[in-house]
Amino acid sequence: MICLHDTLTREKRPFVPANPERITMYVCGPTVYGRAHIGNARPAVVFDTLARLIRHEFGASSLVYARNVTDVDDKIIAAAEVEGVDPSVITERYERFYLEDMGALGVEPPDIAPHATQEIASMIAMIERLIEHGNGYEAQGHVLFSVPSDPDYGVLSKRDRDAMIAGARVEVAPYKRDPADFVLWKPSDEGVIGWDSPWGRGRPGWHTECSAMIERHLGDTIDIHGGGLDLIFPHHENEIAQSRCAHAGLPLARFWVHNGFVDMGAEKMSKSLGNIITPAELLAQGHKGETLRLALLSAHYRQPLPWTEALIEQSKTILDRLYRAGGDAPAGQIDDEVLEALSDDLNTPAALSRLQAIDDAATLKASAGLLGLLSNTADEWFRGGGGEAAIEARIAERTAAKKNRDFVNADRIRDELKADGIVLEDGPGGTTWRRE
RNA sequence: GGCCCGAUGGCGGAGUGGUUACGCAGAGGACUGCAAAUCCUUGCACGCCGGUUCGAUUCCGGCUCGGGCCUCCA
Repeated sequence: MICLHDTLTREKRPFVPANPERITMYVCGPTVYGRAHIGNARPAVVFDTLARLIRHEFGASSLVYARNVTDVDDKIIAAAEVEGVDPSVITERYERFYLEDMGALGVEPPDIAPHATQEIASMIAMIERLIEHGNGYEAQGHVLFSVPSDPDYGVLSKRDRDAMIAGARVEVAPYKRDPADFVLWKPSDEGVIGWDSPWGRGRPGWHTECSAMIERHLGDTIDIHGGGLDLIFPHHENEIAQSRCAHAGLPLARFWVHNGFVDMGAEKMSKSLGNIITPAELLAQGHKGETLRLALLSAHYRQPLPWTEALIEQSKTILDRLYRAGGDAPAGQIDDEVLEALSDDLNTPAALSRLQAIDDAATLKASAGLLGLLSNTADEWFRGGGGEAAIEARIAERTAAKKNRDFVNADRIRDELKADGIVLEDGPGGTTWRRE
């Protein structure tokens, strides 16, 4: 029995899918205008882990997991202008990078990856329906969602319309009937990416795409909608409003799951604060993707995660130990306590703790696999990378020196290898080596 | 200003109305030619003030501090 915390009700409750043979999960994916940072990677890893758990619990083919790619957006347009290229050059490049980076973290591709630019027709259809129902209106080439037309607006973020207006820090656009109204469709100037629509040439607003893609690929009401904490308002609030109004009051999602931030110091990591660090950089420094994955899972997904060098080192140490204990074992049964921890609102810290106490190698291998860990053999983890023959030759040299009790030379060879990042370990069966 | 969330040992981080996980780092020991790895042992905490209770780190209220959202944001 999996239990999940639902942001809508702010409580943890049993996850009972509407249809256990077709469980639907949608997670807000990247806007592809720049390289993903570690904070962006957290939801990818968290929901990848949740997907693994659901598949284990309900069957490999039980889950339909969709993660969108936002490939039309003002930031993309701006980036394309800076480089003097078509927006598709930007979006294709950064989507490729995104998949590479997430792949390195052991994130499996979702079942469906809808692209906003490929879904314009369904967005237009949904906007038309909203206008018909009196939830949307056209004004100066824009189409806006009428927040006052939806009495339930604000349920997810727990704020009422007046509070939002009182706290508004942006000047209200003159074409809005109500200050809280948000854009469903906006006009595109000459030379800017756009599509023909009943309201002229334009492009969809930020929130429209998710609602339309969910409807088309997954249905009116999905089981799980995920994303980062910062998407609760306005993005998910607006999605809820659009979808509910377009679907005669049916709820958009049965569970809303939000992950906390990765912090740098006391603040969240974000591009606008300029305090980002990317998986690509860390990988280039020689850290392994699996180390970063374990680091991202070391705190509960709803808690903030302080990102430090020490966290990476600790994660590496833990993985080294896990690999020694079970890296080469065949996958056996999954440990009950690991499963129990993960089933309790994805308590990965507790699962990780339990992992380190498992005696049986095969059980360890399988249980770690549920978290997307221990995906290599111990040999791949500790060694590999070329130059093995030369290293073996040096070790043979040292073994000969040791046999003659020439410890000065034996230690010199060991120190020289150590300087190259090769650590030797003398055991009863001879000397083994690993890369630091 | 409004609305949310959090505060656990040197660090990371679960959890619980009463014996306070676990990991990393540290200390001691075993093993080793010396190391490394491994194993054993070990010190260290529940922001402050009230309340409820036989008993609170855990529940309630207040306070302080920190963070988030209200604008693009995972």
